[in-house]
Amino acid sequence: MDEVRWLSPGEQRAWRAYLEATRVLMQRLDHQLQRDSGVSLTDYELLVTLDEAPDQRMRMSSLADATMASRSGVTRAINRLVALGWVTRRPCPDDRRGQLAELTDAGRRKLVETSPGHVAAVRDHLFDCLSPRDVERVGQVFGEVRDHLVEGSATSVPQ
Amino acid sequence: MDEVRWLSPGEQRAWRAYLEATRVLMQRLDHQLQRDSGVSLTDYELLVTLDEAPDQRMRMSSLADATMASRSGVTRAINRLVALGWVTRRPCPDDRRGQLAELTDAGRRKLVETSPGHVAAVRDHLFDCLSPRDVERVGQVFGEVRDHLVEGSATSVPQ
DNA sequence: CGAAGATGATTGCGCTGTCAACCAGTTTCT
DNA sequence: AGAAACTGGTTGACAGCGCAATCATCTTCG
Repeated sequence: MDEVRWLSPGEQRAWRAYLEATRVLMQRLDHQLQRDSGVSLTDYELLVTLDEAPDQRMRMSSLADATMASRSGVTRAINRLVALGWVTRRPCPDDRRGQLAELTDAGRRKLVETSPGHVAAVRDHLFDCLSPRDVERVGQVFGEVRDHLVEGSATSVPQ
Repeated sequence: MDEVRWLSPGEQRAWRAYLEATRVLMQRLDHQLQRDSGVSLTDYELLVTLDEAPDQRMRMSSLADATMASRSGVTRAINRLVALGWVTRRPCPDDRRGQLAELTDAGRRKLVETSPGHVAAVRDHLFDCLSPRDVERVGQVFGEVRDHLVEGSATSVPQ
């Protein structure tokens, strides 16, 4: 029954700014991708994640973890990408339940063709407002926030 | 035909951390609200926005602007809130096309009852990772980002 | 004034994402 | 070995959201 620690005016401002900026930013990035390359932001993130994986392939669940999405969401998104020809599925050799999603050549090409515009947009909308020190600090802070969050929900009951 | 200025490793880290932290954070806040009060994050934001408006009422379109949502989204969300009894609609006196959404007493009560948990969650998940200087800077930076974004899309053609 | 164009709001539609239920395969434990 | 518990992944049902089209009202301007 402790007192509520309301947000200070400064915290309020920061919180609002963060919320609003983030919402518009995501919208904008998604639109840029859709318009210029016919790819959604989530599609793009999946492609990038696959591209960075060894052999450009990954288990569905790892993909879900990496993109902070639900498994079913990943299933459907990968289905779309398969239909578009950017990704193929293959069975997982060591676990017959598993599925590997693998980037195709077409997928790689698509990524190569899509990235410059996306990166430019990210710079334009976000990093141009950040000093190098800010970048450092943002990485630091949100890294902590992320870790704090995912760890807090780890399904590990200590002991 | 300029060279692509790819993200530096530091920028990459920052960008990923921001993306991932944000995604999980929003999810977490939404769940907390749903679980403890049966309200979604967007619902909550609408209620807060209304609560802060003069007479606790606002035009639909202003509400859309304030929450960075689409008009149709606001229409539907307000419909939900009306059905729940937290909000009422009334015609706008000076423009017969307009609609005012107004917070009801029940809505105010709901907000009072919901806020402490939400604020605690925001603190817990976000502000506890930020020093006062960080808060200041985050407010600053994302404020800029937001302004830069919305201004960039302003439907004002100069001259 | 009255037609043409803008603006506020809603609705139809489609897309995307989550949750819960489910099946298939794997691990654990006796 | 074989039942029980668990894990990986997919599917069905459903909610939320945005776009484009639409209707009603307001504004502008000939």
